[in-house]
Amino acid sequence: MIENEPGEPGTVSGRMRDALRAAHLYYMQDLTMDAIAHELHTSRSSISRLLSHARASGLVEISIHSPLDLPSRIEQEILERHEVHAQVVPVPDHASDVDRLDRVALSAARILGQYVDSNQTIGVAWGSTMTAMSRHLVPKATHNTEIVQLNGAGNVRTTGILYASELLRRFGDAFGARVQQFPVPAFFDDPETRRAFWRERSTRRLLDLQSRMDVALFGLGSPFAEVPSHVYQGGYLERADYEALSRDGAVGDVATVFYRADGTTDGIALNERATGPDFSVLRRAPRRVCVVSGKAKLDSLRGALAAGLITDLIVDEGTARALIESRA
Amino acid sequence: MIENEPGEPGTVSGRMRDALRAAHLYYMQDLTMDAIAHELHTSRSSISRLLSHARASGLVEISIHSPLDLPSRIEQEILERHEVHAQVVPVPDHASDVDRLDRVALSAARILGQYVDSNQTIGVAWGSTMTAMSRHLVPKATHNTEIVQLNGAGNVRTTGILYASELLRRFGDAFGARVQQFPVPAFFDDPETRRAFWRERSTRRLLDLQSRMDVALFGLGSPFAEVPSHVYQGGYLERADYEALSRDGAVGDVATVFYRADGTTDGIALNERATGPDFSVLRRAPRRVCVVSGKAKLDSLRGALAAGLITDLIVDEGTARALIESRA
DNA sequence: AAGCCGTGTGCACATACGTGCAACGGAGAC
DNA sequence: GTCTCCGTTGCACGTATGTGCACACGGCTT
Repeated sequence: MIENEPGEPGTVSGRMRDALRAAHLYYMQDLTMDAIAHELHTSRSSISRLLSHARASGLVEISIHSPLDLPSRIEQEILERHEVHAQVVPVPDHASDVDRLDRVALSAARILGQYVDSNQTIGVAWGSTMTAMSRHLVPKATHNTEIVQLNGAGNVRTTGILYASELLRRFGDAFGARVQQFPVPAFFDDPETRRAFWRERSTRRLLDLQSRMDVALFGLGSPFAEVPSHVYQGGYLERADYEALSRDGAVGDVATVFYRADGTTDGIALNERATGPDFSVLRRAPRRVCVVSGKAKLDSLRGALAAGLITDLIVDEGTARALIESRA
Repeated sequence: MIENEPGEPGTVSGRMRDALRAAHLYYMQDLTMDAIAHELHTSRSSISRLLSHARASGLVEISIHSPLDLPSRIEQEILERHEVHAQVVPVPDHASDVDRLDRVALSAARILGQYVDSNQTIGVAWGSTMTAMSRHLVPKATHNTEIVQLNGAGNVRTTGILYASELLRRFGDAFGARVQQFPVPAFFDDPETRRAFWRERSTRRLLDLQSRMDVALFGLGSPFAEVPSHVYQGGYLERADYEALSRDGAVGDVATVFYRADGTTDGIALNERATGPDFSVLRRAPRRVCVVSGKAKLDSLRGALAAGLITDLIVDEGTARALIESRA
């Protein structure tokens, strides 16, 4: 019943045209789906699906404007204390850590569109937070945008490429962007291998891209928290590595690069084998968006703030509150 | 259950804070109202109402992004032919004129926010279209914005001030703007009275404001259409006036100022007694938004386009289609 | 031609949502 | 104090919306 002639210029996928019209009628004119179904000569359920599609594909955008005078006391305080623009995601205190992560990731995915634009290079780290986000991204049309992987994803058991490529592909799809993968393990076994690899021209091209990022997007690792992050579960690190990290005083990592509570990284041995960008490189990105959830990552978050890695923070309410209460 | 301390700085009306949180949970995290009710310790119905409030008060903004490549063939065509940015409101062909007006006005009210900003002077005409719009405006916080009435509203029977002030007040409330009324009849009886009045300092202040408008907002009058517009019903004009208009070849008016099909106004006697701004003044506004619905206003619309009065047009689909088909 | 996806549809049912109504409670008026 | 008035609440009900399912259609293989 719909004429779809993808080849013809000017004409467009009838489905999208219908979605557009349905969205207008529903969101601008407040018609019921029944009424819209009647106007478009189809069933109500099709309209329901059409509207879902319109929302999921970014055709309909729902944004929330905090009446500028009350950007939540917490966000205000974080801005003043850390010079970081926070977006606090409301989550009930009794929520489980899994819930927390999901809800923060969902919100973050919907907020992300604000940071992404045409002609940008976007660095994306790899981990459970990014994976959760990738499932909820709202598409936004951009031109000439590039997604670049910040750190390797392979481990002893798998190359991680499938996983990582799936994740990157979702980001790329959402923004119509090219994707630059980084097919290396999360950590090299031998620092020398890494150095050698870094000299390869194909690697240098990617590192060069990283150094020119406009936006960096990452979660935080927290090696010694009760619920260790994704990176520590699947055979990425050995017991000896943990002990070394502990000795070196590491409290967290961003894209496999570890830091201490005061934000320093010098002398942390494992970093010699890490694949993520050095912080001095990371900090070149004018916008550095960090997504965190769960109090277990609090120390990690404090360290990342101390290291000046973050310009924009998306965090769950409980953690945000704990952050500012800790040394008020 | 809500602590509301309007005086204390930093703290804000608990209701709005709750609305904000509910909106986040509903629109960003896709929780059900039930779940939100539980989190906020209230009933589901209160959440329903809270969310309605959040939408109606502009806290939640829903916008529709046409994937820039298909701005509807009709809008494209209008842009090319008349150099006017059109927003076509979809309305089924069988809808009554009243329906049409309502639906266009509703859409227009929601679109209007795009044109309004801080530190602007906004001229608003008076008529059935503007009245319908005024009932659906979505608030948007602005500073130092001014609403100025473009034409008088009084007639033989009433001063029209109540009506007009109600309308202007709604616009003012929606944008937190000051309101400048224009307490004169729609048409003077004697051109001389008008000229005298125009010399008054209080009047000149208002005219001066009009001449510095950033945005003008108006509907179109269509004196000889089957369904005459508001202005022609309530004793604003006499039979003799209509005959004169007919002789002078008028096809429509903007804010009580009449024009011919070719856009000219010279020699239309009634304009000597009109209270709306001369077109040369009107055209000084960089943005001139016209809201039209119904094919009855087609001639009127063509004239206004010919006169170059419009930069942005919000129009129902049928009328838009008729416009471009007429001389394709 | 027959068979076999994959996509998209309408139906029917379960949920989720909006709203009239009666009851409650706090802020003046007296 | 006590009364009234106005705004807000939760309940109950009817309506609107989301989704599993079975089925129909077109394209592609065998």
